[in-house]
Amino acid sequence: MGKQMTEMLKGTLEGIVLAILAARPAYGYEITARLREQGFSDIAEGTVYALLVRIEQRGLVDVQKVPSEKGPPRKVYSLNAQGGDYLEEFWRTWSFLAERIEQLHEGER
Amino acid sequence: MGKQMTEMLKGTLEGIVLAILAARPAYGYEITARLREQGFSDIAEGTVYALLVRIEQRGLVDVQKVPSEKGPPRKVYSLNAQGGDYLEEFWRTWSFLAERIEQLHEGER
DNA sequence: GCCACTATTCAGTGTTGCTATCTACCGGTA
DNA sequence: TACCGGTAGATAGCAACACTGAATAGTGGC
Repeated sequence: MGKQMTEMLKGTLEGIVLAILAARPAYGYEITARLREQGFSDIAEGTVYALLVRIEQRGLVDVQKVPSEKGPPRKVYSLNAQGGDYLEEFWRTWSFLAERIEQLHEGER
Repeated sequence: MGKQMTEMLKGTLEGIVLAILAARPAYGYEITARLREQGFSDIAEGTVYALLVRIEQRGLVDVQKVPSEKGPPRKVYSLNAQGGDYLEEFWRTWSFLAERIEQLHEGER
C-alpha cells in the first residue's frame, strides 16, 4: 500500500471500523475481509486486531465470544451507546476536514 | 483541538499544505495563519515548521530566503515539479478514501 | 530598556498503522 | 499418521506524524 494511504488511515481507520460495526456486529477476520473487498487491498490483519483491542479497552464496543464451525472461537464486536457517540463525533470531525480539503481541491483547478 | 482531529490530520495536513503552496508560494508563519483562518483553529506552529522541513528534505518544494520588514528573514516555499506529482498522488489517495468513507456514512442513515 | 509582534527551530511525548511472527482449531488428503 | 490450507486471534518492535513547550532572533514603538 502507498505510504500516503498508510498515513491517511491513521485516525480514519478507527472511524471506518466503527461505522462497519454500526451497520451490524462483526468479528475481526470478517472486518478485515470486508475492508479488502471494499478496495483497502492490503490492510494488515494485525492492524485490525490491534485496533479492536483499543476500542474495546476504551469501552466503545461490547464483545461476545461465539464458537465457529471452522477454526477458533470468534470475538464478535458490537457498537454500544458510547461507541455511537464517538462515531458521531467522528463524522463531525470528518465532515469538517473533508469540506476544507474539497475547497482546496476545487480552488486548485 | 480534539484528539480525533489530531489523528485525522496525520497524512492529510501534508497534502493541505502542499495544496496551499500549489496556489502560491508562502512561508511558514503565513501558512499557519491561513490555516487558522480556515478554521483549523489550533494547529501548532511547531507542527507546520516540522512539516515544512520534511517536505523540503524530500525535495517537494524549493526554498528562498526573503528579508522581512518586521522580523527575521522568511523562508518562502514553493511547490516544484516533484511536489506537483506528489500532490496529484495525494488527491488520488484522498479521493479513494473519501469515496469509501462517504459510502459508509450514507449507508448508515 | 522593555514589550509585542513576527518568524523559525528543536527535544521529548503519545498515538497510530505496518511488519513479522506465533498460537490455535478444523477438514481434507496423501 | 502427517501435513497443509483456510479460519481466527494475539503481540513485540518499528517508523511516521502531530502536539507540547520552550528557546532563539529580528524589528519597531512606548
